[in-house]
Amino acid sequence: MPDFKDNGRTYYNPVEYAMHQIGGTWKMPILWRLNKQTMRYSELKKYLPHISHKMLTTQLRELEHNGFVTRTVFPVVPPKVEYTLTDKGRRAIPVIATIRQYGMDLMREAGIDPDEVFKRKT
Amino acid sequence: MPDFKDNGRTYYNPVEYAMHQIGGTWKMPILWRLNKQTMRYSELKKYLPHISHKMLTTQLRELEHNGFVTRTVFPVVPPKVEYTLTDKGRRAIPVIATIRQYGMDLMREAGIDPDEVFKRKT
DNA sequence: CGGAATCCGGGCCGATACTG
DNA sequence: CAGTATCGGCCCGGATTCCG
Repeated sequence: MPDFKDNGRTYYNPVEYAMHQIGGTWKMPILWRLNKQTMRYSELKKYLPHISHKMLTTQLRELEHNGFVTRTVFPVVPPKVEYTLTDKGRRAIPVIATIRQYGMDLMREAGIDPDEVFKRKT
Repeated sequence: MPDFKDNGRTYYNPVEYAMHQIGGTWKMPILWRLNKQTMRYSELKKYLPHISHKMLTTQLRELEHNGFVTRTVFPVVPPKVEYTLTDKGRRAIPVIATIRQYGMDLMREAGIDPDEVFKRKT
């Protein structure tokens, strides 16, 4: 496939284009979690304990910029901000589900039982 | 999901685990191309013009190490090395096809026609 | 032809501190 | 509570060189 441009950046195939929008370590876990329910910043942070404050903010900005989530600010003190999946964000969910399922298949091949890991509390 | 380890590395969810093996800029394009046919190093390089010599080598090493491709060396001069998808590699193809399809959907949403891009020669 | 080693620049990303 | 700014380490990845 020849290359094409979007937003000033050059891409060489559709996989690269998709991965640039929902790839990286954090975007899919964030979208996956927001699909379960709308959440405010601190809730999201609680469910993703290993992401840093800066990274969560940055990733949410990019997801918002690319139209995957909406950001709702409530004018109260202390601040309250909620993040919700858009239609575009919801369309990414089946793809993430596929990758997730594949990841669990790979775990089994490697001798790791996903069900067992899910059951653990720590 | 709690965390789990594989090969000394810690992962926090199946998506991260899958992406560590077939993610990055180049692994999926390489697997996708090898699924069409077994190819030697220089052929692969020709089809992925933008990857550097070093990157193609390292990515192939990692794919081999993780069991996605086999490396066959022919004892001739000049050297000839062929890369072939393993069964595990072939199992990744449907996942890549899904992401690829999704990438093309995103392109259309962004006003880019994939068919048009495919048709172009330069 | 295919690969390894080296050098090195840029950007990703974490830690910390400060703001409203 | 949520976000911004700054600093700095580390590693990804390109360019180059050398090898069988």
